[in-house]
Amino acid sequence: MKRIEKKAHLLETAVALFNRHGYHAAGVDRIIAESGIAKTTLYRHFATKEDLILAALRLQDERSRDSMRAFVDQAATDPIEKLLATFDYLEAWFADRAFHGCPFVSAASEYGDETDPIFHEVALHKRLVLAYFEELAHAAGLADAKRVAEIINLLHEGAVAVAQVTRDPATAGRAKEAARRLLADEQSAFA
Amino acid sequence: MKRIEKKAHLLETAVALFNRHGYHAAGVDRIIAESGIAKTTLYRHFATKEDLILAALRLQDERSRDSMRAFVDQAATDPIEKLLATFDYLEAWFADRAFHGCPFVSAASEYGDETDPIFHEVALHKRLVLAYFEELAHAAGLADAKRVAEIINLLHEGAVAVAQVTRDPATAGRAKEAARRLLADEQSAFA
DNA sequence: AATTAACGATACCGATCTGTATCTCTTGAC
DNA sequence: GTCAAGAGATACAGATCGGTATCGTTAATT
Repeated sequence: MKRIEKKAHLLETAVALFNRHGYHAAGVDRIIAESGIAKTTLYRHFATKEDLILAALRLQDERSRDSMRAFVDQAATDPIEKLLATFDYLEAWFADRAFHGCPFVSAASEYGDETDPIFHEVALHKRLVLAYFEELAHAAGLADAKRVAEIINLLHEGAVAVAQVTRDPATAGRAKEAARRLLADEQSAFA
Repeated sequence: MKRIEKKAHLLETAVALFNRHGYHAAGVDRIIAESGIAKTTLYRHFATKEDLILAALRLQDERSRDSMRAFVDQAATDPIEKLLATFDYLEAWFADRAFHGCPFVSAASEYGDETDPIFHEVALHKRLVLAYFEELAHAAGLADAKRVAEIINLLHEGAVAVAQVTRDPATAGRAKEAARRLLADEQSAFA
C-alpha cells in the first residue's frame, strides 16, 4: 500500500469509527488497530486527532454533497422534482447499515463550542447543503427560494434525526410528502 | 445540604455538563469538581456512569415533556393552536444560553448501538413526545392523527438540529409556519 | 451519653487517552 | 554496492478515564 493509500485508508477507517461510536469514544488506538496502520504513520499525516476529525468531516462534506447531487441529477430534471428527489437520497442513506445519524450534527453535539474549529466545519457543511437547496429552489423559479430552501432543510434535518432513533428508512418518505405539499403551496401561490 | 439534595444537585450538574460537552467528554471527575460533591457520594447514588447518564436522560424526559405541556396549555385551548404552540416552546428553548441541541439525539449519537440501554432510553423519550403530538392531533379531530403527529415531529426535530448549528431561535418560527400550512391542508381536506 | 452505622473526602487502582521517542527496515540516488 | 533518508513498528510518557479502598467524621439509635 502506497503512502497516499494509507492516508486514505486511515481516513476511511476513522470516518466509519467516528460515525459508529462518536468522536470521543473512537480513540486513535482503535482507529490504528482497525486500519492495521501504525500510529506513527497516522501522526505523520494528521498532526492531532482534531486534524483527523476535521479531515474526516471535510471528506464526508465533499462526498455527501457530490453524491446527493449525482443522485438528484439522474433522478429528475425538473427542479421541483429534484428537490423532492433529495428525500429519496435520504431514504437510501437511512437504509444503509452504516447509517448512525448525521455525522455533522453528532460532531456539533460533542464539540458544541462555537469557537471550536470542528463546530465551524459543521456549520460550513450545513451552509453548503442549504445553498444547494436554495439553488434548486431558485432554478424552480420559486418566489422566495431562500425560505423554501430553509423549509426543505428543516424536513431533511428532521428526517435524519428521526431516522437515527427509529431506524426507519420510510421516515424519508413522510418528509418527502410534507415537502411535496409545501412546494405545491408555494407554486399555487404564484400560479 | 441533605442527602437527597446532593443527589439532585449532582444530577443537575451532570445534565448541564453532558449537554454542554457531550457524554464521553464530561467525565465523572469533572462532574464532581463542578458540583463540589465527593466521588464516593456520586457512586453511592449512581452505580456507574451509565446509570448517571440514564438518570440524567430520565430527568430531562420528564421535565421537558411536563414543561412543554404546561407551556402549551397556557398558550392555547384549541388543539390545532396547541400543536402550533409547541414551536413557540421550541423557540424559547433555543433562546436559552444552555441550549446545545437535543440531549437525546446527542446521546443516540454517542451510544448508537440499538442494544445499548442509553439508546433505548432515547427511543422511549422520542416515542412519548410523538405520542403527545398524536394526542393533540387526535383532539383536533384530524383524520390521520398519527401521520400529522409524525409530520409535526419531523419539523420539531429539524428545527432542533438546525438551531443547534445556526444558534438562531427564529428557526422555530419557520418550522411553525410550515406546520401551520400543513395543518391547514389537513383540515381543508375534510372541510 | 455510648455505640453503631452510614456518609464524605482523599488517595489510589488499572485501563485507556493523545501524542512521542527510539530503533529497525526499506528504498532510492549515485 | 554504498550510503542516506524517510517510513514503519514498538515501547513508552504524562494525563485522564471510570471506579474503589481507606479512613476520618457525622449522625441516628438505644
